[in-house]
Amino acid sequence: MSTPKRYLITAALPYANGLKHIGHLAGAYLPADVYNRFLKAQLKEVVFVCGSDEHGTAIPIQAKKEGTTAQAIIDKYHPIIEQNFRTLGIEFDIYHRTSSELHHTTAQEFFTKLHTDGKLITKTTEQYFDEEANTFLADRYIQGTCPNCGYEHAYGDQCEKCGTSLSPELLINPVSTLSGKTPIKKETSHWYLPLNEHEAFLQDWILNTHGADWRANVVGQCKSWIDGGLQPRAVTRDLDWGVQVPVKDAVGKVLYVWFDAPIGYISATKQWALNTGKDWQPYWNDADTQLVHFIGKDNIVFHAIIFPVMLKLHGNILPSFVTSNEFMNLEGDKMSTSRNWKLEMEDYINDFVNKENGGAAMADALRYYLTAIAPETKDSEFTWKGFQDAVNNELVAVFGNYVNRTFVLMHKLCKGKVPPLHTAVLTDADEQFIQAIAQTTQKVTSLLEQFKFRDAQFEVIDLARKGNKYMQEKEPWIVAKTLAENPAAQQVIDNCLHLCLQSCANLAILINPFLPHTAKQMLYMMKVVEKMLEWKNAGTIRLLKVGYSLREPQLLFRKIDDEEITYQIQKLHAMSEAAKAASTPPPAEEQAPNYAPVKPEIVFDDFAKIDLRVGTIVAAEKVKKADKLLQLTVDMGFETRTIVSGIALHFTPEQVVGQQVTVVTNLAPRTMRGIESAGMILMAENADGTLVFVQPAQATAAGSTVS
RNA sequence: CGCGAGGUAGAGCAGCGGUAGCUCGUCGGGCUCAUAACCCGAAGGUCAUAGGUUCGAACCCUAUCCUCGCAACCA
Repeated sequence: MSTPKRYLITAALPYANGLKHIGHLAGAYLPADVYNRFLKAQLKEVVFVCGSDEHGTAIPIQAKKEGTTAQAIIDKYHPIIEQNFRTLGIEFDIYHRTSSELHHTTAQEFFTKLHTDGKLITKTTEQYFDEEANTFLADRYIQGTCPNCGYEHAYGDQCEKCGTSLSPELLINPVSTLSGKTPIKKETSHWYLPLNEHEAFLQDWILNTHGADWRANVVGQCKSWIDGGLQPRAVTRDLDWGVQVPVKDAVGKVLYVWFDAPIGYISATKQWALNTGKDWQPYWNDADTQLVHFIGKDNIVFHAIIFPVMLKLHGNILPSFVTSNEFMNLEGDKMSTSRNWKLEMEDYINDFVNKENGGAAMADALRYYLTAIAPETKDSEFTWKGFQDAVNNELVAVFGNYVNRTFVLMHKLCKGKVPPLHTAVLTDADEQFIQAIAQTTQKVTSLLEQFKFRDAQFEVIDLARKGNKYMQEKEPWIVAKTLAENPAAQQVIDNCLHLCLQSCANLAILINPFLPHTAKQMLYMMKVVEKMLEWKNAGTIRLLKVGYSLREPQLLFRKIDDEEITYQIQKLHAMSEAAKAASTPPPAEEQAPNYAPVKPEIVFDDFAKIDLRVGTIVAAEKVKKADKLLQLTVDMGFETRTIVSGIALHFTPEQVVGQQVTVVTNLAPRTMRGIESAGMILMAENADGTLVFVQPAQATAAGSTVS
């Protein structure tokens, strides 16, 4: 492909009904930001747009539940989300919002053009209507009995019990979840986008044109959809929240959120143009523009199938790349808003960036880890231990330390100035290191052009690794000891530090798209201006002037302590617990306490068979791939044994260590999740399901019998 | 059910027809300029399972199992 004249980068519009978590960040916004910075460093003409998606049924429903207005909800989240992005260094050229006047008119114009060109079809159907709430009901807001399994609280789109896909008409005794009343059927007509008419185009465009240069997950997903046959898709709905359908009789109808949201990229571009005095038109109409979408895998169909059809019908350019990541899990489980199993950007910012020992360096630390584990080809997993390891052993130990020792040595052995390069005494090691700098630049450039962010970032760190190795082999601190009898050795020292310093300057350029704050701090240390970060400067060793005096080094990153990650893991579990408690309302007060029936009578000998003893938990860890299990190491006095206990939802490992417990010592061993459990811990269970240890009232020797 | 993506050393991943590789962790040694950092070396894998194609398969084909997505919230 020839070099495009300009680039337009989009990152999926975040839905403004709540805070966004690091999965969102890693999936779309961070890679988009890296790509944007990479292109900007090459002085390309590029615009990076994003904004809040503020329509759809979920927001007004949420407003109703919270006793507020839809407007209040989006006004609350829009600025926070934008600020979170900014704090983490996501540098949008514009962060727009779909509730803006400009967006409404843009989306309406878009619809009108398709409508008047006869590209849309209309259909009349009967839909459920809630008379009390005076609204048509989305599938999700209708409950009824599942025709398949008889479950009484199946939703209009799916039965959660048996998993069957449903449509509202199939439900027996449908009930509106808004009013609790039985909805009536009411006729309504809507506009549809006849995707089926564009199958041939999509087939050719995706499979033939982009079959090779798009990621497998995107192509595969699209192929699946196309092969399955495309259906006309409704582009309007009956709702009072959203972009009004610009047709005379279309009262109470708005554009369906999936139709209006991607148009948000266009309106954002227009707003950017207004703000900067530029022209937005070429970005959407000129074939010399490269349009790149960054999204998560749930969004593939909208960006690779539906939106391209819309753009084609409207006469716009098509995306050159639709780059989708898979999902990022967190500590062994999917991230979930409803279960509160997530790390929000806001939380990370409060706990790390806004702390005294944090700052933008901690924003870069998160960026580093998220890129290092980016789910580019398959789902990946964020763990706090992994975060700590990556920061401490790679960022701090390899990159930060290399820069630091280079500067310290330069101050000690070269009087704080960039030493000259004595070409007459260059060694093979010197030459190889010079080459490595050039090669790394090429590799990083090529990988970024292919959207391989993880590999690209690795190459940058790897150059620091090579630098460490180079320095170790040259050992200028040893050479310095021979200066008294051999003053010419200073040339060897000069060459080493000259190259190390030049490599640091290169590192600043190459790390800049990934860790922009770090790059700036390095500029400060080198006393050079931001212009040095231009990508074309990378790969050479002529970045720092000989004789130029540089500042004292500052540490680029700090280490993450064990306590910090322990705290985060505990917090994660606590938040999740709180969400669980909130979603399962405690049994109603008026209900009689529900005591378990008393079991049949036994004789003393039956009881005597059970060997109960006091043990002390000396170690505990969560069993992988099991929500409820903790693997406990229990000191029984006469021996230490492993017991797997289903208490992980109630206690963190840290909470149980040191606890004395009552153990059924002679229970037959049982293997759970591959771990043999030798015994059982006695727990008392409250009516609300919370668990309490059955333990001696005073500390008792481990191994004491209980009878 | 179906379709898509994935299942490779303790962890995270690369390789996608020709002697199993990288980072981290572990173990051993070296160095000391550096944020108890750095360098060197070692151990560790029947490449999900079972068949097949091939001179040769982690890689291609077939079947099966598991995870995630399409399909609440949701990148």
